[in-house]
Amino acid sequence: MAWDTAATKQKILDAALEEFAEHGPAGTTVDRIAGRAGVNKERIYNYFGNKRALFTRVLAAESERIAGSVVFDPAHDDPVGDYAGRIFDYHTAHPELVRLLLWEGLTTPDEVVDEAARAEYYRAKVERFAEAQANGVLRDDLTPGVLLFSIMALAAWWHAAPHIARMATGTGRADTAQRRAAVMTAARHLATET
Amino acid sequence: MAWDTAATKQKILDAALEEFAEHGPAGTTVDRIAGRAGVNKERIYNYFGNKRALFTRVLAAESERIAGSVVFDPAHDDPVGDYAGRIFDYHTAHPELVRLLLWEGLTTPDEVVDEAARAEYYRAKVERFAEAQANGVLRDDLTPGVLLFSIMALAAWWHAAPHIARMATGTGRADTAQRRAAVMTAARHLATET
DNA sequence: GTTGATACCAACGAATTCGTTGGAAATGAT
DNA sequence: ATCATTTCCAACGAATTCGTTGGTATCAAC
Repeated sequence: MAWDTAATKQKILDAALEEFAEHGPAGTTVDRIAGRAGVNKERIYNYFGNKRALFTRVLAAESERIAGSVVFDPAHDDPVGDYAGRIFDYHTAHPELVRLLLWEGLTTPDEVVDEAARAEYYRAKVERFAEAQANGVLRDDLTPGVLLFSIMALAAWWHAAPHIARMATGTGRADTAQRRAAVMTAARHLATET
Repeated sequence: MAWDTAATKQKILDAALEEFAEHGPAGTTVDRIAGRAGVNKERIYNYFGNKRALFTRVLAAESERIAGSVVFDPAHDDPVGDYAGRIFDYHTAHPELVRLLLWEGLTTPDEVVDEAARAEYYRAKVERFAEAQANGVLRDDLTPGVLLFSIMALAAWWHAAPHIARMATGTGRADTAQRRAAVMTAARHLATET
């Protein structure tokens, strides 16, 4: 069999994403990642250094993935509802990201992976909100940064605290469509008069 | 020195709360809890069984503490803003609870500590929201459960994802008063027409 | 086909951590 | 004062896990 180092690295990254999202940095074992990837543990240390560095790498990759994926469209009929709905969709399709972010916030909130690039990503989003406020599309009694943050809260909380969602709303089996509609409505109220 | 088992137990619980909130169930070591409490490790196993059981115990205690502490008051001028502000205050004063809840959601979302009692607590809250909706105090285009859940999201997200708050809003040092005001405004928009 | 370099793996050492155990110190009852 | 009971602790065994090492298989160049 021929070597395929790119594929080996990718298998490790895929396995690490699953394991880290599921068990967090402390709960994940390098042995399990290696086992899931079907690769020897030594490869992980050779390619990525150590466990924490691998976690960092995985989180950076996932952060980049969402960056270009969900974009605010001020020309939409219901710009904020649509935007919040699509954030919700992203998290529904890729539940790993929220979990990685929460692990990061719980373990190393003051030492954030690739903070400069991620802050810049948020800054760009905030800029678009500020424009929409200036154009009268959105309410302006919340600063654009707070508005963005609050919409992310509404869209992500369902995945961040699924057990609380279950207890508070009573829905045993999560009704995704219903939740998506609720997120849209809530976000719209937040940012517009309607 | 006389025995004081109640004090010993309490010292363990206090230390465990700090350690679990800080490092989570997997990241916490029983040795560190014992060290922080100034107590021998064996006492922990004797009094509380094992590490997971102690985590459960701590979380149950904190869940009970908030239950009677923050109550919705429909007679208030700005009932929802006031309520959200007070939830925010509670989390600001006791940041451990949000962290414990997140760790629970990340590690054992389907096996929740004392779920029946906690679900009942949420049900009572939802009931009050439903009444306020029936009386025209609150919008009724969101179900009362969703409304409660969304307000909790707005109030808790700042503490759940502090690093994202920092990146999105740019405030290096958290301005608590400003954030509290933002939570109030956002919650008010969510639930009322003003 | 020989050689040097690289990808890979089985097995290992060292450290950490859970949970236990055997016994010492303190207490209350007789 | 004695004795059974309870609280407490130092030390330990067993298991887990991180990260490494020595050696083997594969490749590319000549």
